Amino acid sequence: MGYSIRQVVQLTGIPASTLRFYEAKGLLAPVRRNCNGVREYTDADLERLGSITCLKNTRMPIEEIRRFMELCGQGDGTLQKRREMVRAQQVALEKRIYELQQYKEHIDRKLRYYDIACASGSEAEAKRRYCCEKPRAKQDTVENKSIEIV
Amino acid sequence: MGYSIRQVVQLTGIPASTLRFYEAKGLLAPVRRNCNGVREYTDADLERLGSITCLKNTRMPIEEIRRFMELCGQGDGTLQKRREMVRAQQVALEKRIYELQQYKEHIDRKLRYYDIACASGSEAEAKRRYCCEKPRAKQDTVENKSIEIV
DNA sequence: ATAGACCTTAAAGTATGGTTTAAGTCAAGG
DNA sequence: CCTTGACTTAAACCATACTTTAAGGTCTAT
Repeated sequence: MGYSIRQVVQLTGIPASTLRFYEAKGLLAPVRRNCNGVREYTDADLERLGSITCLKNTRMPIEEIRRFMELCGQGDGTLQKRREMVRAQQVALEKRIYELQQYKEHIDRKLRYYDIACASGSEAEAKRRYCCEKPRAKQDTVENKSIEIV
Repeated sequence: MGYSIRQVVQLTGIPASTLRFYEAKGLLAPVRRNCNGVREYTDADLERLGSITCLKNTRMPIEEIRRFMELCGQGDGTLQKRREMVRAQQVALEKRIYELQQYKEHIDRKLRYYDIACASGSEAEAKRRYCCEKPRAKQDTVENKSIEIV
């Protein structure tokens, strides 16, 4: 009998308005309807929603997700193209994870700085102590004029 | 003498329109001007732009970045609050990196599936082979009716 | 048979994060 | 002197990804 939109909301956490929006935009192929025009989602629809969530959360724009799903509906002739899209997404995601790990180091350093500042009650004190730890950039002068964490 | 907006664009890769936008929104404190009203950025401004970029790219909304930068301008009385904000951002970032790693596994699986499909020239064939590799969800039936990768 | 819950649609509205435009100021070079 | 190029502002505009609204259909219980 399929899943009602209510059930899909509960199973996926995606709001009903968004489910309709995805279908209208072609991310999800037209969902089967009962005799009253009410949607009945299948297991395959749920799987596709899982893929949409994955691609969306890894920053694929919805227009590109739409193109991918369109290719999925066109049979084996589009396998190569689909493989390329997935590969590109994998590369982009690896790059993004690496980037975030770099930003994490920045945040970690900021937190250590604030730990020192809070412990000593003074940012000026933290800056004095912090210059022993911070990795130095080329333009840092002898006078430490650019030591500034914010 | 400070850096012209042109130089800051070159140094940071941030467009001039965005630099002005950040300043207008209070992410960056009012930049010093020369006698003609032209902006002259300091090294401290560049450091703050680095922090803004970091926070922005780790998904802090600009309104929250603004509040953080505001606290930064209010002296040692706000150290505790600032530490908390940085700590919250660290936690959110760790969670995000973990999430992306999960999504990466999804994408990696998808790619292996398409590798098999492309090699055999048929998605049906890939589905047959793939069910040996895919981690099974609870609702998967004996008939594999929900094996669907997209 | 009437209320209330739950579904439908198309269209308008919203939030975020900028970018573009129009109109003007200023300094330097020909 | 006048053009060129780089800067300034405020305000309008844009893209993305939804969300909300308004108007209406259908099922169920009282």
